[in-house]
Amino acid sequence: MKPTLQAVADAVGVSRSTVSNAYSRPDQLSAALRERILDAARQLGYPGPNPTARSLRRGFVGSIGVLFTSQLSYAFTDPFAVRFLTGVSAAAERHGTSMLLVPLPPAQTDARRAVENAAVDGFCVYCVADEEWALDVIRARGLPYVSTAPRDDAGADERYVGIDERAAARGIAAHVAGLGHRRVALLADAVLPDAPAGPLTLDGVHEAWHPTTRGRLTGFADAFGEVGVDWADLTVVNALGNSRQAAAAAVAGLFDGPAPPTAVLAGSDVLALGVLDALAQRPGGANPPVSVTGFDDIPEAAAAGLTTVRQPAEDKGRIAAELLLDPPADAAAGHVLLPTALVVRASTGPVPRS
Amino acid sequence: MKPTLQAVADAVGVSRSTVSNAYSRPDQLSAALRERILDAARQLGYPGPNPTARSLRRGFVGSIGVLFTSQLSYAFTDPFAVRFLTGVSAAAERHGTSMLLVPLPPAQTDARRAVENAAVDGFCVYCVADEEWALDVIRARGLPYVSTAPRDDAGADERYVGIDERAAARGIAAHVAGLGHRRVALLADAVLPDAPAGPLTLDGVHEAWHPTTRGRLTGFADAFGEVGVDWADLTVVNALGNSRQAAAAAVAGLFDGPAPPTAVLAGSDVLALGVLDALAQRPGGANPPVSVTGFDDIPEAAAAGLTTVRQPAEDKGRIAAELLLDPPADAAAGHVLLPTALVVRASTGPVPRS
DNA sequence: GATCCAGTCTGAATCGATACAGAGAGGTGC
DNA sequence: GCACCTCTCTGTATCGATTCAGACTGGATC
Repeated sequence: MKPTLQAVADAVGVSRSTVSNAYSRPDQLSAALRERILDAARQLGYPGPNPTARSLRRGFVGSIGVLFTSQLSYAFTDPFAVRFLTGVSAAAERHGTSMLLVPLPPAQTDARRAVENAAVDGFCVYCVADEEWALDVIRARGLPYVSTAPRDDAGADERYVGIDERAAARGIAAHVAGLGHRRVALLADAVLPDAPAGPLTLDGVHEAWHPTTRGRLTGFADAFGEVGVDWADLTVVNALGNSRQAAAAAVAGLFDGPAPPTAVLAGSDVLALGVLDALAQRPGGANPPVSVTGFDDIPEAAAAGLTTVRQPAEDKGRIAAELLLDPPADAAAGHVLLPTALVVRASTGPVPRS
Repeated sequence: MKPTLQAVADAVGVSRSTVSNAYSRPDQLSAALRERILDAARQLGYPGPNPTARSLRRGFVGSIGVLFTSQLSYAFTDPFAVRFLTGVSAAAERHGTSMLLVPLPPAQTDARRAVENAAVDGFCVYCVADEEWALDVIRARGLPYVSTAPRDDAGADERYVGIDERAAARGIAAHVAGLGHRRVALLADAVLPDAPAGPLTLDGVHEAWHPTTRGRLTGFADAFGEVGVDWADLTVVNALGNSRQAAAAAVAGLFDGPAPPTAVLAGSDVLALGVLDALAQRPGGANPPVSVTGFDDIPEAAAAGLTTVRQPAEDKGRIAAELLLDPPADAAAGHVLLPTALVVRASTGPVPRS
């Protein structure tokens, strides 16, 4: 049996409260006695108050949860997610708070259980697709949270940090449209819950599953609408996962028809890189050239010369955690929109004349 | 006040135990009653058993701690650490266990406190320099742990996963020696606790601070010893941190002397990339060419054409977590050495004849 | 009809601490 | 000399669950 606080109290001949105070409120006892107590504890091999018992009594834990709705192990392979985590950890560090990364089992019942069982004081929810259930559980637990995905029905008092997805998407699409592109494909991950990889028919943007995807597709459509390209003229392509492989698989065959797209606007850099991979693999290479854009501006984007939208990934994480750890008094300040920037590189160019 | 288990019991008119069983041991009550209880819970907005209270009573938490002795937010910027985490998370996922990332405050007293207060069932200790104190705390708490840094005084029953640092280092150094290099610099991070950046005088390898550094330097020295280059003839260079910038700063001026090194063996890829940065910055570029080697084989190494030692980063994390989560019955199986491979790329070449 | 058993449910003890009101000792001010 | 404080320390209630031995019920067994 490990020694408990009581054991130390007995050894020194004081009350439990006093030993507790020796650890948690040094000003409540004389320095001499405190020393005696800590010495005795050392002797007995008492490792300090049991964190769980302490949390129970105190009513808080000292750690925040980070929720990824995709697989946790996948998150670490996504450069954007890693930069987000970097930001969260910087804020956590400053506050002396730990981060609990909670893997969500595939079955929803189990996933709910996982969120219910997480010993944390609040959550940073990285990405909520239709995973409204997670927020429900968090709210039921009465825990604060900060979300990073736009939600249509977000309450005014709900803390959020993100970007203006639609405006940013519109900006990069306008760049592409300005280069003369009119036959365009829009590539996104998990556009519809169970759709196969490849071109897809969407009656409208509203059908898209993820709010983020919805925002970006809407922005793309805005820009092309302005130059006379209707929604129906745009090709929406679905990828099964946010990875280079998934993107490459999704656009396989896309350029083989009689009037292939001259540009592909991807919903993330990772997807865009996958498109570049696919183009490079084609017999004859990417000829005629296809313009490709990404989203996020991950480190690899620069090396690949990818035109993209830059968003401050680390800031997003840092601010999310800060919003959680010391909430602004003013509710309006809990809703943060970060700036974005269009980064033009070599992956976009004028429409080749054929 | 949030409803408690008791409140649900009262609402349904059953005992607390029964409600508890409804959640944790469904086989202990009739399905009908269980439904009634869960319904009532839903009505009352009871979010399920309080995780902290449950942990206290049950005696375990359901999460493992991951300890980085450097800054947590730094860990996310280190590709090797990220891959390690990927592996840990894959194992955690499979076990339905959460990961607690504990930032360690700079002051040692505070850092001890942080380890004492972490609510976890065990620790993966990523990197232990002289931070023996962390292991002391963990042992005092009676928690299991797996370490990934070689320790001179490791007990036989101590779980460990790593590589044969010395042999791997010797291998890559032999490659460099085989190319004819005799004037060689060895670059490592934090060779001595408070040493400045730049060349350093070490009486022997044993003085090096980190066990990992010690292992690698020893291997380097082994290989050069075999071709007649003594320890005293090797230049040890200290970097203030494991980053490209720190490496570049450390080797500034190294190539300005009359007999500059023709090769630099770095203790990590990140450092090696920094050396390449520094060489590229020199007026006239890297001329005559300097051979540079790294260690780890992070993704960026391939792009940079860096000769390095590949070690299975994700496996390291995965196995560490598995060793922790289901310990092998056989104590010897708790000590895992992973394979390494020499990866020769363009960054090493024969000594230029001047 | 007594015995035994499986299936349900209950009650008390327990996990390991913290909070808070208050007791007692010793010192100050007037 | 008395009221009043401050400084230390104690005792009890409490945080919110789980555990385990046992009570009760209704049916099957012999």
